[in-house]
Amino acid sequence: MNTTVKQHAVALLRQKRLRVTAPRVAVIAAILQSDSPLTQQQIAAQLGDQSPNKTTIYRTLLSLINADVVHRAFVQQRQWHFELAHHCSPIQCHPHFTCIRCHRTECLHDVSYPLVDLPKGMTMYRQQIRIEGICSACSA
Amino acid sequence: MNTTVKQHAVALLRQKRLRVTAPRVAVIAAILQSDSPLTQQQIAAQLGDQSPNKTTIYRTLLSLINADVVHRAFVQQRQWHFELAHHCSPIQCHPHFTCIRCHRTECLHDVSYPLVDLPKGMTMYRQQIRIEGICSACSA
DNA sequence: TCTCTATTTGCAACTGAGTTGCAAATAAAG
DNA sequence: CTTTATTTGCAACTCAGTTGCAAATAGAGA
Repeated sequence: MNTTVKQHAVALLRQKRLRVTAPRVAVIAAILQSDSPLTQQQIAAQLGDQSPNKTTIYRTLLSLINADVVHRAFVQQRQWHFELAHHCSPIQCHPHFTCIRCHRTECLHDVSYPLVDLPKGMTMYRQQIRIEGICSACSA
Repeated sequence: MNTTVKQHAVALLRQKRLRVTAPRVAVIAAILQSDSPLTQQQIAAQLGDQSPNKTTIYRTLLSLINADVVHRAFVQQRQWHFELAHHCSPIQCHPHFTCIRCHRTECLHDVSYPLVDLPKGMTMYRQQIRIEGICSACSA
């Protein structure tokens, strides 16, 4: 595992005043190194035999979500996919594009779009956009 | 159960050339009468002792989704919530607003929203918007 | 209207991601 | 180094969703 990535993970934990433990560093590092949201299983798979117990991954993700380090991005095949929150504004994350052919999901970091104009009385905490379609690789 | 609603359900099935069966009519009627997306459990609950078996509801929803009569709107507490597709344009459904206090979800039928401008090569099939916040009742 | 067949239904059993309780391990404050 | 609140691993559980199969049935054709 990349040392710089680990240091980044440790810094994130310190910043949020969470205890720095090996499982937490590993989970954050796994997510940091992925360019698309990961399931708990995928995190475990990426960490291989170094992986913490699945319950630990589960609870680590809960802590990280609670501290706003990680977001639940979307559900696919009954599994939540997690990603770092560091690219998201307080109320809006980037859209996620899922290809219905190859089932891969991409984060659209570079597209812009407005916030929905909510009816009077409602307060927005977060807006998420999910897109399904055919990715460029699959439409070739 | 309202006769008009049943007739509407039968018409929907005929239009899609699906067999008209009691369970299908009941499931569609339940969804038609609700103003927000329902889970399989909620559909069963609304139909009471008239309710078909849960497997039948499950498979009925699959058929209806396949025929584009129904959409999976969103997941909450590990349960899919289903709604009729008849208010949706081919590629965009209305946004869904979920209150993080009372956990109720409202359909925002009346807000307009542009489609995200996808990177070259990607084709959009559907865009969904999900909003979390505080509803007007809870912010009072 | 009756017959026939592909489709649909109900039941029972299974699946697996997520979730919980608890005792052992440990981060970090003092 | 000591102490304690927090975190971890294990094992067991939950339950929405899913599957296989035999019985029931919608609706096409005679």
